[in-house]
Amino acid sequence: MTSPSDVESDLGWALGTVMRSYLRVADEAVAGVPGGARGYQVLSSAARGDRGSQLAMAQRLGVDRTVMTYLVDDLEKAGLVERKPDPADRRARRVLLTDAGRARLCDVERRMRKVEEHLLGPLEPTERHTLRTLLRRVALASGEHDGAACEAAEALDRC
Amino acid sequence: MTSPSDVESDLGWALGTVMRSYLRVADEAVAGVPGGARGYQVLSSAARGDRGSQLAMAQRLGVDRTVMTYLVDDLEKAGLVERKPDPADRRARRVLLTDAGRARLCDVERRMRKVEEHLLGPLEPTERHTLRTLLRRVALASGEHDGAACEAAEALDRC
DNA sequence: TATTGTTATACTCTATAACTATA
DNA sequence: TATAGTTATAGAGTATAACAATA
Repeated sequence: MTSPSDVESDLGWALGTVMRSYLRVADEAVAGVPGGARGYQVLSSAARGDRGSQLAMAQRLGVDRTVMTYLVDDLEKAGLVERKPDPADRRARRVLLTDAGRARLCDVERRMRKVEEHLLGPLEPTERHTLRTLLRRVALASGEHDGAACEAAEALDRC
Repeated sequence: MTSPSDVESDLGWALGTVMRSYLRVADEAVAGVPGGARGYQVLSSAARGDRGSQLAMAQRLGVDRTVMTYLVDDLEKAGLVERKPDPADRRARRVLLTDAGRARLCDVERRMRKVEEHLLGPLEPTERHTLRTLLRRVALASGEHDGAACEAAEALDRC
């Protein structure tokens, strides 16, 4: 009589539910890393020092640059990263892992893999890989263009 | 030398990025519905009146019951839903769609489908279906047991 | 003039606890 | 005594704007 679609077939509901579960278990796995799951992502990003500036990291992680300042502040206080001025652009600062940071990241990554596999537990191994791959492709595509919202708005106008 | 895994192969990064993209485009699609994407989910949930109480809806949507009060308040002020006392348990209140709410939901659902397909644009039709199905299965499983965090903690202790 | 990073301020969102009415 | 819903308060998180240094 009403709508044929259930909330539970809604992409937004599934995304939100899985995201909350992920954050719940991830916060356990990163226990102690300042900034929680996001602090971990900063560490992981900093592990590839070539990626560089705080701004670039902030954009890829989807946080404001002011938030990135706080995150790096706390990670630096914990002795996990250090800021080094970029010789090529002295406005920018490169965020580099310390030895302690590298060791910590290695440990957390191991725990994260366990936790992620547990989250994907209801799926078969090949299905887990498929989900990771498909999600990654959607994420990479939506990151490419800032105008995702604009394009969606256009799509709406056309309907 | 450091970690072999890139941030972009990280499940958390992909989930967060897709989630943000979804919220960005969904907020456009639900334009006007109080509570944004979450208000839409409440409407969608209320469309199946049999699901019932505010508390049940709050738990399935992953929000606090106090937040649900505000959400339903705003939807009721907008004339999209109405609260009816549950005859079987007079403590509980059923959230029912008004005629205006039903019409609005129908419209928003149509826009949502467009927006979701646009979000999943980089995937082939069969892949989109696969992603939806896999995400839904993970979501349903993680919703079944509250003790997801506990089990993950156990998994960590074992490593 | 535009951009990176920082800081301070204000705002929004969320969690906590206290209260009521029912069970 | 326990639960559904509401309300008020406090806290965390976030966005905004202004600033300094550099391009």
